Amino acid sequence: MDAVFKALADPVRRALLDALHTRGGQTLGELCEGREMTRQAVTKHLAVLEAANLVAAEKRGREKLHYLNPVPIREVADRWIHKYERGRLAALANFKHALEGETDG
Amino acid sequence: MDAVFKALADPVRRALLDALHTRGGQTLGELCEGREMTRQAVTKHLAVLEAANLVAAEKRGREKLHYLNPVPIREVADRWIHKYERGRLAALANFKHALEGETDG
DNA sequence: TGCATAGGCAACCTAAGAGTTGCATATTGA
DNA sequence: TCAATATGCAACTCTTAGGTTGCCTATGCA
Repeated sequence: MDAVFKALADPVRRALLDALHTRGGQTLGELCEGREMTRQAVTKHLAVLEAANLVAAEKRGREKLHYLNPVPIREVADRWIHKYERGRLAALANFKHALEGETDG
Repeated sequence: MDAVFKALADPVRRALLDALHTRGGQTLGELCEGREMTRQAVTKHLAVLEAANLVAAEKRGREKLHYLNPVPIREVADRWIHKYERGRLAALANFKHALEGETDG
């Protein structure tokens, strides 16, 4: 779970996930297009995404095809974010109360 | 949005959010209890959370009370995660296909 | 007033992250 | 076989993030 949060922390990596969400099976070269960094930098970002199991790659000949794995994002939503949805309104009321300078133990 | 992802990337900060989700209005001292780091380290983490607007603080006397703001987490879910929910099954099929060694441009 | 408590600020250290350069490997195709 | 293409690996730089120590400020209270 920590690896997923860490992987999502970088905007370049989120953009890579976007690209693979738009079209799966892209090669490293394709994923490098339009990014102002070297191929090696992109390779490292993809390695982080693979380590977090957000992306899987498959070699075909001399190319490497990349695919998005939507499962870990789902799990983050289910196991973490939804916890904050429960009791969200109470927290929000609490929060607003505080902003108004009230003290409400 | 980037600030929120960055803030969520650290397990200590997620634990702080958990603590404030369990009970709002905790002081800095309370939030330090049980964590194996100095008060100043916790202060820095809370500053990151405040910068991301995930936490708001209010001074009462010599104490500082902290409150969780559930809104940014909601926004991440709505604007980002849900995008991956749409077309999730298609992506998953694509992904599994790749894992099985199929090539499917 | 005097002291304990709660927290703030700034300098510093260290390690990890993001990116680069340079070179090596492995396909593809003529 | 030879050159071009696609990617991999390793060492290096630079910045930032996480944490510490030391000291200062402000409030509470006897």
